[in-house]
Formats: sequence, structure tokens, C-alpha cells
Amino acid sequence: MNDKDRKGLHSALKSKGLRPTRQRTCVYETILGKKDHPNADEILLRVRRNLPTISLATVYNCLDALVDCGLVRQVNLDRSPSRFCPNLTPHAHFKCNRTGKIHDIPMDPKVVASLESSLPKGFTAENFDLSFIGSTDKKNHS
Amino acid sequence: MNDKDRKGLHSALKSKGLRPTRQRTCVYETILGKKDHPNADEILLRVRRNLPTISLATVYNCLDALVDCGLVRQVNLDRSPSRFCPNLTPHAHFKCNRTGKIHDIPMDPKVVASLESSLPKGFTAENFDLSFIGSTDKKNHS
DNA sequence: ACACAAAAATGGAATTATTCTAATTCCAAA
DNA sequence: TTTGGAATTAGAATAATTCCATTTTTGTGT
Ligand SMILES: [Mn+2]
Ligand SMILES: [Mn+2]
Ligand SMILES: [Zn+2]
Ligand SMILES: [Zn+2]
Repeated sequence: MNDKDRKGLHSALKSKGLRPTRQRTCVYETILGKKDHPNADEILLRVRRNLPTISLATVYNCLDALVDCGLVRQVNLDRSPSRFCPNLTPHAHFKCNRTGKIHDIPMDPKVVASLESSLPKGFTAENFDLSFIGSTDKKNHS
Repeated sequence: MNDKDRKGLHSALKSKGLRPTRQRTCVYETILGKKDHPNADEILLRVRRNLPTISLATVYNCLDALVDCGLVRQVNLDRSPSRFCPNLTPHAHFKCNRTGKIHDIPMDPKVVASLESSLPKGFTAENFDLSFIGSTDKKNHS
């Protein structure tokens, strides 16, 4: 984790009155390290390589703190376990039904604007979620 | 339930080799009757007014059959219990965080097209899900 | 009508992601 | 260095959904 990320973590936590504990730092580091939308179980496995005694409850606590601070996005597709994503830019998710992989799809501000403006009068969105299901060709099987 | 709906139910079920049982018919009728995106528990309550002995397992079985036949859409928002919607036209969902109500948001084919075309080369979507969270003004508190 | 087989419904147990609880440990400030 | 609140922990609890074994219903052929 670089200095900017560490700085961002500390200030975002502080702004909510939370402390940058070893566990929170390591969970955040882990999510930044591999942008593949892991779920809590997978994050537990990865974090335990550095903090072998961390518990699943703590992983959930840390994830909740990071989400509440806006450092991480919680991604819910269908009814599968929540996944976590460090990409804070407006983007959609694409789940390939052949590989099971989740891909980030960057969203053009134009498209975002057209989405928001498609809301009828009287509706004010403060957030949206967009996901696709489909298949990817061989190039995206990374 | 009108004749067209009953016809659609029977043919959609038949096309999957399923039978239009009393339970399936009643669950479908219930979902058509009030387009408020009920979950399985709420559907159980409503269906029991006509079929007092139906079980929750059967409601889930029926919902699965109806979804598999394409007669009903399963709507998952965050990690709350699945909701069910008879609106088969392309539409998004809007959850009002003041009232908790779910609203259908019709989607202009232009916007749908711009969504699909925002996918990078190599990604082919066969489906998408779009939901908003926000607030509605008094007019939409129906 | 009757018998049979397949499909469906049923109740309850099992599963599983997540949250809760109560006990312990950590840590920043006094 | 004490200490009080914050955080972590293990395990129990919760709740939506699925599974399983049994019973009921239904369609078909006699
Ligand atoms: Mn939270
Ligand atoms: Mn299904
Ligand atoms: Zn993402
Ligand atoms: Zn709907």
C-alpha cells in the first residue's frame, strides 16, 4: 500500500471517529492489492497470510467500517455473497456466466447523466447500481 | 386474473413441461394483483387468503417456476429478501429510503441502448439490472 | 372407475451469509 | 501507568433460502 492510500485510509477513518487498526489496514490493503471483487471468506484467507489470527467477525467489522467510510464499495449481484471493490469511480459490473469472473465496466459520465435524467419528476437518486450478466470473449479471460 | 394472463401462464408453463397447478396459478395471480414487489413472506400471506394451507416451500417452488418461465422477475436490492415483479418490460427499480417503497422506472429504449453500447468490445450482455436509491417527493408516496 | 407413475406440495431440517453477544484485548489520552 | 472506550474475538443466533423425505395430486392407460 502506498503513502497516498494510507493517508486516505487514516483520514477517512478519522472523519468517522474510527481508528486505523492493524486489522482495518490489512483488510484495506488486501482489497487494494487485487482488484478481483473478493467476498468476505476470500478476504479472510488473504488477510490471514499477514494476520493469521484475525477472525471472520473482524473481517466483516472492517469491511463495514471501510464501506461506511466510502473507501470500498460493496457489490451485491443476485443473492450471492457480497463482494468488495476498491474502485470508487462510477462504474458498472459485468459477471461472465462462463468464467464467473466480475469485471469493472467504466461508465462514461454521459451515460451516467442519461441514467439519472431518465428518472421521472419527483424521484431524486443519490446512488445507483448497474450490473450486467453475459459472456466475455477469450481476450477477457485474464 | 384475465383470460390473456391465464393463457400466458398456461403456455409458458407448458413450454417448460410444467403444469398449471392451483398453487402456481394463485401465486401468479397474487403477483399480478398488486404490483408492489412483495417478497416471499408477503406472497405467502396473500396467497393463504385463497389457499390457506399452502406452505412457504411451495411459494418458493412456485416463484422459481414462474421466474424460470419468464413470467415474473426476481428483484434483488442490496441484501434484502428477493422481491417479485410481474412487469416484464425493460425497467429499473427505485427504492425510496424514506418510505421503503420500490417503484418501477420505465426505461426508454434509447437509454437501454446507450447502456449496452457502453460495454467494451468483447463483452456481450444478455441481461442487466439497474436500481436507484434515493427519495421521492410527496406525490409518489402513494 | 382403477391402477400406476410422474409431478407437485408439504413440513421440517439443513444450509449459509451475516449479525449479535459477551468476554477479552488494545490503545490513546490523562 | 492507569483507565475507559474502542476494537477484536469466538461462538451463538438469525433469517432467507434450499434440501429432503413423505404424502398428495394429477394425467394416462386399462
Ligand atoms: Mn454499515
Ligand atoms: Mn431457478
Ligand atoms: Zn467494481
Ligand atoms: Zn419492477
